[in-house]
Amino acid sequence: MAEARSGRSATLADVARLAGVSAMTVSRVLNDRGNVSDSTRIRVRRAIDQVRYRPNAMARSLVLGRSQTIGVVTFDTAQYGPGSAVLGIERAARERGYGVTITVMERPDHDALRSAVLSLNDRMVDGMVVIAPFTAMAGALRDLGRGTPVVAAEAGHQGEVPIVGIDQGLGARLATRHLLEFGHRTVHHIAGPADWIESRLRSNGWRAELSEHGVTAPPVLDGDWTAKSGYDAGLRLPDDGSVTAVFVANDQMALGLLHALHERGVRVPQDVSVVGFDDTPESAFFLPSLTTVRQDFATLGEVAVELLDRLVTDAAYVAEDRLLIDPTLVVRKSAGPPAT
Amino acid sequence: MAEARSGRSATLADVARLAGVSAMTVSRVLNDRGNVSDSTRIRVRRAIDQVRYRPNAMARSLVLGRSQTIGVVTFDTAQYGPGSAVLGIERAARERGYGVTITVMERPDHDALRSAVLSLNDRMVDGMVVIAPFTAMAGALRDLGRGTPVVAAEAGHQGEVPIVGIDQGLGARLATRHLLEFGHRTVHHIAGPADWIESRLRSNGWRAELSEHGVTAPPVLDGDWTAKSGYDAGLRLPDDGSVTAVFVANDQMALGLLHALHERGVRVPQDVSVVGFDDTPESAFFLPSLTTVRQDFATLGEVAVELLDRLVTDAAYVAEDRLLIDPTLVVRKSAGPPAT
DNA sequence: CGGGTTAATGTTTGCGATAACATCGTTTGG
DNA sequence: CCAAACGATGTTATCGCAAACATTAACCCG
Repeated sequence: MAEARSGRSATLADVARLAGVSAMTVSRVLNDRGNVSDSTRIRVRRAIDQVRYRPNAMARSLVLGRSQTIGVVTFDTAQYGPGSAVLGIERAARERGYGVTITVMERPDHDALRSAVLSLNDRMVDGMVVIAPFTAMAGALRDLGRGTPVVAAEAGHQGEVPIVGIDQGLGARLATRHLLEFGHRTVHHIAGPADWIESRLRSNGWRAELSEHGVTAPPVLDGDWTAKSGYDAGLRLPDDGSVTAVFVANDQMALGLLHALHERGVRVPQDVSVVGFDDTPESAFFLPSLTTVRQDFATLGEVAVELLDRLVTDAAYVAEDRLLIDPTLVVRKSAGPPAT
Repeated sequence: MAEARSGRSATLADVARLAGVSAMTVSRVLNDRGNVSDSTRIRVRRAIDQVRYRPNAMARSLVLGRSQTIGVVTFDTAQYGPGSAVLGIERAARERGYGVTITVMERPDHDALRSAVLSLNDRMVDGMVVIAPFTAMAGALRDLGRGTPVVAAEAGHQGEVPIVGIDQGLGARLATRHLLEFGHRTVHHIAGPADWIESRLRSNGWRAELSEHGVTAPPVLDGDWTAKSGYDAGLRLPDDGSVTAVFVANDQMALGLLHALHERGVRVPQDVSVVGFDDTPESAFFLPSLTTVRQDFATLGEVAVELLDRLVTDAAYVAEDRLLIDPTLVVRKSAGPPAT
């Protein structure tokens, strides 16, 4: 109807023509650069509304060299953490006026990260948040970060790019300490996959806490984050009463463990105490409800984007190497004192 | 080093200069348009590698009017379904050479959808997948879809835009039938929030199946997808033995229900049978493991993107109104025959 | 009252790429 | 053997916007 050129949407020039001014003046009105008289400003505004003008983000990006878009690199997983983090990032980004383009790595290796980063760069993202918590990717970011600011979320390798994360070691210690304070002689541990940084950090925290209490860490049981692997570990647990407390590296594996223990007739928490990690929305309703470590992924996303925004805006800004958010222990019913 | 202009990355012109040809020729090499001699093609290729040239997606979009990007509109939730669907969409999109920009609606209303769609349009997305399963948004898409192809995923309103979804009604019927076949006289139902299309479809399927078996549907218990609401519903369930089978509209609420029943000393499946919906990765490890309806979100994403791609590529293509994927029943241990 | 400042607006140019057209030398066929 | 056709390349214009510079008119003050 009011559009100047049928079909395609209105451009600056269309608005300018309609308002009887130059395109530049319209641009000034749009971007609130001063030096536009009230009368023309109003006229231009009216023309903008009339043709339902919307600025073309691509054209703007091209000329400004900034796209008001940040890229998120993550990986393919049904895990609770990364998914929640992406939501947190998107929200924080949107609040700051950024769009979000995501790229999912098929495999967690150098090449996948490389191509993800390159493709985001082609799209002129202003910065990137990389969720890539794999030991295998050490060094991968250092080479790629050139030019575009990058923040690693959740975990990353010291010294490559700024890291925003939740203090995994602290979380593991909280969980372990909680169990020890109940009077358990030792705490067993079902770990995540060895090639995840977070697995290592959690295991290390667990080990450190034990050692501070003067107990040597028992052998670790290996898991892969899935409930199935927690279940399997549960079946492998010795049933000679030597295991009275288990710190499980995530809630899904904890669920599997609970299932296995139930099948074996082991009562939780009377016979064995269990503490998980993540505090997924479901864990309060496990049987029994799960004592676990809460990670606030929404805040994580917020902090990551805030930092990234600063890096984008202020080229001179030097970020801290590492920004850690404290997790908290959520006490429910799966952990208690050992049977005497 | 080899870059022509320090700092910024190389452009077509840089490559052209280095190879001693015009920019146009480089463009032809890049896009495999014929009419380039082998010798210059090789020379150009070498120059491209030498300066590590990467085409600027923005500039290309601007001139072509296509961005090789699709937009995904979803909403803020820790739900299993939408998250998995986004992953499926991203993967399918990437395989077809599209980038993915996501926008999360803060609230599920007209305005939020409108602004999400507009902002994606500003970024010149070639098409959009909208995951917006709310009854409140009826009609919202019809107005917005102008110009850019839109596909609704998971659920949507008949007649607005093509819908790709999983057959919720069928899923509900499978679950209900499974329970009836065990010999339960009736099947109770914990529903999702009333303003979700999927809630309604699942409830309708349940009701239809019951009615086909000549039983009148008992009153519905209301939930909101969360485990907590399933738990609450479980507490409200009459304990006079009149309830022997419950079809719960998703797995999280089913978990809450299991928890409540356990607390009340009601055995599953001996006293009460439970069937869920979704088949989240955890549900196999609930206590007891959950019989549920599996939705394949990866396939959903794939189908949605495939359709969208066709719509983008072929303007004349007229899509089917509705493309439904069949869910399947996953039989585990939470449902069985009623006590006699 | 006139030169200089300032405010309001216009013009030109370029971001990086491709379409459309132009050019030139080389085949090819009658 | 020459005109038409073709293959390989270059030139120009354009996508939509904003920075940089240019222009005009109004205003200020000594």
